[in-house]
Amino acid sequence: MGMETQVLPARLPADLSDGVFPAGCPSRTVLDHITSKWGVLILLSLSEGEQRWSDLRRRAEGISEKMLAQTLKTLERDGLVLRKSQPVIPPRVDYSLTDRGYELSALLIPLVAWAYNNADEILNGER
Amino acid sequence: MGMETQVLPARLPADLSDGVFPAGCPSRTVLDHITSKWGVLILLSLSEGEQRWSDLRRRAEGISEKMLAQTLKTLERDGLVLRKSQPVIPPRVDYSLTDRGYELSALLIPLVAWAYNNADEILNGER
DNA sequence: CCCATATCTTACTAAAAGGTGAGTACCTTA
DNA sequence: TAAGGTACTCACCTTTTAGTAAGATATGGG
Repeated sequence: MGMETQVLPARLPADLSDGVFPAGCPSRTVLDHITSKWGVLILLSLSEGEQRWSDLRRRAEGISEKMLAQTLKTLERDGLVLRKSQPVIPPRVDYSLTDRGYELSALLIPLVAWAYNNADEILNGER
Repeated sequence: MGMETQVLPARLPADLSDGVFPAGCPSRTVLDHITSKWGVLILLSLSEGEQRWSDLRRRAEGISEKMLAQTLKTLERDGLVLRKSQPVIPPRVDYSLTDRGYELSALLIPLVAWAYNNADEILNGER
């Protein structure tokens, strides 16, 4: 898992393509969670495999502990991230993606890769 | 354009897969632009073809004029959206995606479709 | 003369997001 | 004895983001 390639639709589902999203639509909430600044970074980081709190802190460079905790909680509640804590001292907690989280990260990766590849041109105003 | 399917990588580019993004990385800025709440909706709406200001206002339900203006400006500066204004009264301005914008929307569409399809399960806490 | 139209801009305010620093618990190492 | 590691939470404050409401514009129609 994480190794395959995917074939993806280039159009929106039919029921979205007219008025686009209604304002109170649940998918807007979900979209906000999964496209949040730190959410994306955590999901991407975890797409490389299980990681501990301190790993994530380091890899999502610049994140504060508060935001890390908050983001992980949201992702866990959404069933995208799995939290396994061992009752040892010092504490040990491992975070990983659920199946649903992997599904999502597979869609996020091309997006992020594209942003990475196009960032300089975009910000320098090059056509 | 907009009709093809694409084959996408399931892993991050090699130079991203270690420390994930450095904090000041330009791709973070770009990512913030393209994953912004209203940015996504505008890009999706325009993926269906050229539209006027008032169309976009209606289709991105809930957006204020202020945010519409601001979002369009950012997307235009980033070379994702093209603005064609005709000097008539009342004014007429058509917005459309650039080639780069289409490239991006092709990546956004599967993500949004996924969010749409999974929203209820996610928010109801169903596995 | 005044209103409607379409595309914005601006000033003010409210809400959301995020940073900082402290505190907790307990064991290990120096 | 003291410091350090690990994974947090909490309270407080600042910064950023977004909403609201008003105004600018220029013209044709009643």
